[in-house]
Amino acid sequence: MMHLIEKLNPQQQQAVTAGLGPVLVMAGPGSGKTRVLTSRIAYLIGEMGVRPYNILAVTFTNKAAREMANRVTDLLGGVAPGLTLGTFHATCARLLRREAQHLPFDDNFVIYDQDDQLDLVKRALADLNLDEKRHRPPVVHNAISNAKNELILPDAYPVQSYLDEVVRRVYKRYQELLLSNNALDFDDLLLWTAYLLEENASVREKYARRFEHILVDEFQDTNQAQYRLLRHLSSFHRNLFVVGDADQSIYRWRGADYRNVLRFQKDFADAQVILLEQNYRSTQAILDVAMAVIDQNPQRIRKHLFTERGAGQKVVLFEAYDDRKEAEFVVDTIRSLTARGRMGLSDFAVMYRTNAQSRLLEEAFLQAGIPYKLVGAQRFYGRREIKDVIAYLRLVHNPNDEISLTRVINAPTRGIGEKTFLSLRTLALRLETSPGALLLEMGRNPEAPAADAINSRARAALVNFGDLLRNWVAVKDSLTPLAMMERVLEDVHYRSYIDDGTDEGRDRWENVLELRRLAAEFQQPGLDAFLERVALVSDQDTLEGTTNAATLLTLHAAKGLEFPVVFITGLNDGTLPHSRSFDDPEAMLEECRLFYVGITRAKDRLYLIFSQNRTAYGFSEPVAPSRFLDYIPYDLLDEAQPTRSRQPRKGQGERRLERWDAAEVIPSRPAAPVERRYQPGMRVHHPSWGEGMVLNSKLQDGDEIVDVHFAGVGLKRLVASLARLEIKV
DNA sequence: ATGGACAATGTTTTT
DNA sequence: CATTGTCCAT
Repeated sequence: MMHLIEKLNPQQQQAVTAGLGPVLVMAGPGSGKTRVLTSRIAYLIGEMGVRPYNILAVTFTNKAAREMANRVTDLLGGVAPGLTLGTFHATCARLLRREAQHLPFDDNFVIYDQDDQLDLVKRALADLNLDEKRHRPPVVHNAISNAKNELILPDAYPVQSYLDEVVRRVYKRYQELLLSNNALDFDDLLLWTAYLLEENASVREKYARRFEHILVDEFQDTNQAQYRLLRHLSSFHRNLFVVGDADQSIYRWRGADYRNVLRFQKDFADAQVILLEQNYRSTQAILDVAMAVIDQNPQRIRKHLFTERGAGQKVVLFEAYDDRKEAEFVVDTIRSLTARGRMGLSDFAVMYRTNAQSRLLEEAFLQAGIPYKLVGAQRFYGRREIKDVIAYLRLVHNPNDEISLTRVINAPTRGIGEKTFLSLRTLALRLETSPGALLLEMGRNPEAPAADAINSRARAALVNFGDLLRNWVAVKDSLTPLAMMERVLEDVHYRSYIDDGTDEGRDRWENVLELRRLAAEFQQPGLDAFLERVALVSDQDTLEGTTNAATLLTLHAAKGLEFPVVFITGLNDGTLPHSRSFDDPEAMLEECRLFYVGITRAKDRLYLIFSQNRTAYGFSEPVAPSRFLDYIPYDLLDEAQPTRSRQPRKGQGERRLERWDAAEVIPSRPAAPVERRYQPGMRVHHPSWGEGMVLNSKLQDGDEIVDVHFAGVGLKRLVASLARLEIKV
């Protein structure tokens, strides 16, 4: 144990052996933060005599939780019984099931994923007679989710415009629907936990006393709900140990608020603050580029990253003719680097901003015959057949779950179409029960009261399915998840439904078998554990270790990983930074941090790739290099030549490095204004925000920055050359 | 009730 | 361009 601590650098040691009280560890990339966290847990247990039962450690992903658990086990030379180590969401789900008697739902609640949540928003809109066209479900859902992340309940939802008013009503209805389905969405897991700890002093005290030590990974990614519940949980002992890096905060859009770091310092003014700056991952050449990029981010706590790994190879910059040539360059480079036999395919990662960009890369890899694995994207749990099977099991587990019922009631088709289902729902509403419960009742007793409100043919179909469901529910507690799943699949002839003999059908059945293998891991009867696992596992978590293949993944998915060789593709304005961030300065900073995260994944070699043209809407168009490339001093970069065929270049493209002042070379970027076009008081029109009034404007960096107030939207800061603003007369 | 043809619509990141 | 939804014919 002690020799393990001696291997740590002084800052790491200080963090691991920090005494009681709040601790904030600001950990640069590759600075060994997981090591610090796990060593601290081992230290608390092994040296300080803390019982594992009294320790809580939370992460954001299952993968991180798993890795931490393994490393703690290694450090201690055995498992730590009773240690609570898991994701925020899983930990909250467990707590809520245990304390469900204090809450307005049952302990067998189901957890709705993104798709289910969207379905539910649609239903709420329909219930309120609101038009989906006018109020886009994803937009409304996003507003609801943001409110939940900030712990705002429907009645407290601030209304400043008609749209807010709509959201407030939908939000309210949405929550009612969740409760009547005995379901929670992802946000609810955090919201209800925070609410419970806030409102119920005895529950709060119970857990606050229990958790003598709380450790948090990726603290910069916490949202308000998470921060609040951490505060409640640590209210008794105040031993809150958080590790994070504001420079790697890339989930603002999901409610993450890196200002929690500032809040922490304010709320725990006595906190010890420890900076981890030594990097054990990358060469200095890579770190220098990383720092050049991130230093453009204002108002940050400056960290000086250094390594003892030596200078290493210069970072390579490559300008491709178009996105197809980008992919070609990646494939060629991998081929030549592996040809010497010193590197394996699993050493390579190719990163991009948007999932759509993976397509061309995949094609290039396929054509070159290089194996690759794609992280995320074609979500396993998002596949129709997987969702179907899970919906069946969820329905058995909780017949009130209407979203799942809707999904499977006619898949495979069994003569229950939209109209029949509607009559079932109507009747259920009249009888003040749920459609699922009514269905069960009809299965039990075909002559059920009032059932004759439905015509005989439809009724027969419903009775049939109800009977099936009734039989499943009767055995659900005595069968293992695997047995239950097999029973359902067989009863509904699911295989013949999806496996139509085509290749695609075979694939679908293969996926079901894959799910079956997962179910086989659960030995105990009962569906809770299995369903919770499939609800809270993300596709990122399915990324396996050391197969002999290159990895293709988004920059977001890359966080927390490392690779000897990294390619970052699509370094063009509009892609990275993404065009949807242009008019929001905060979002632009986040794009920059995303780039930084990508850079710092590389251990030995880094390739930065941009192109002159990019395919959008099916047409190839000229694009500007990413403005983030301007942040990097030339002498930190090497310019690569095409590895195989020379590509057509247009005139001056060759010497771009000396003058890639985008505004000159790329015609698509409007010329910089020399004087102000917008004056305070002017009325303007924006394609998405409508009418607004100019409050202020100024010239900056050769562009005009305009502050506009839009009715119902609020104040927006826009870059004149990018925002499609029209001046109204 | 189901499947096909056509049209519109819209492109970020995901626990 | 490619996916998603809508309408229509069976």
